[in-house]
Amino acid sequence: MPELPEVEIYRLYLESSSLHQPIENIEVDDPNLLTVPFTTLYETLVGRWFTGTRRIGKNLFVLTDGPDPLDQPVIVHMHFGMTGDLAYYHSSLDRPKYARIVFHFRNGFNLGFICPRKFERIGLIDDIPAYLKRKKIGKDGLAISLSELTEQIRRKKALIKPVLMDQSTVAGLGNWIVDEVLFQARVHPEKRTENLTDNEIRQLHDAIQLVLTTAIRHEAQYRDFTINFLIHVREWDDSPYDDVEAHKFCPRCGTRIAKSEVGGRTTYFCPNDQQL
DNA sequence: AGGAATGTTCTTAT
DNA sequence: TATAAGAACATTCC
Repeated sequence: MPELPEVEIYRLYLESSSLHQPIENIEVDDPNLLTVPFTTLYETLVGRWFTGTRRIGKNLFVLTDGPDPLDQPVIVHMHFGMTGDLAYYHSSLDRPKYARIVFHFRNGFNLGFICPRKFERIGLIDDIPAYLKRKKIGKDGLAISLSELTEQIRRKKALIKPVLMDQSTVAGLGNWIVDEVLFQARVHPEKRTENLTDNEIRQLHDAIQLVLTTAIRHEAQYRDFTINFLIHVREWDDSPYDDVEAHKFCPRCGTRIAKSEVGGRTTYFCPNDQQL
């Protein structure tokens, strides 16, 4: 899933492949994937080129420049939903499946925005801070301080799992990362925020940093995480341990990992290490 | 009333 | 075919 670590990898990929090449054409299979009209996207971007990137949480912003000076900045916003990806390729023979939006560059290469499930979006904005405010997107998971996280959690009265999934609390955590963070911090996913101690919030903050930096270090290749991560009990695509009984138990205490639903999302946790 | 919490829906490959 | 997901939107709560 494209949560913060994956989007960071995509950002670096775009930076190293797609900058400073004028856009000659843009192909869009389904206009519903755009948050602006196709003609606006096309007329605004053709002739311009990408100059750099920014990432806040799961959001990727691509800065652009162009031949004619414009009054306002033109920034491409990308959100990868649950299955989004990027692919830079040359020959149309190499065009990946589900590359439903394609930027064709003057040098003959293409950047494909891959969206198998159509939960992904591309749009145009001119001001990143204004966009973040409008969408209520909080501090990035890698940048948030302990006091900022504490302040955010203290102002909410709900179960900790949905609170951490909420992008206004901290930006970039999705379903599996929140489970992993709660597991590493030994906090039950259904613990109410009112009942969290300052120390537990500190553990959550530490765990967020640990999980995010680990995932980025391994370029979001889950199989490379050490065995003390909960990720290995999940049934993600291509998991080498999928359905292997030996990996359905807590790597710390050996208790069978529980599977439930919290906040409408599938949740895994250790009933022994994470108690209410 | 109204902001916050909680629930539903969209979408489609596997 | 039942399932999974992020976020927008809808509804309920206090």
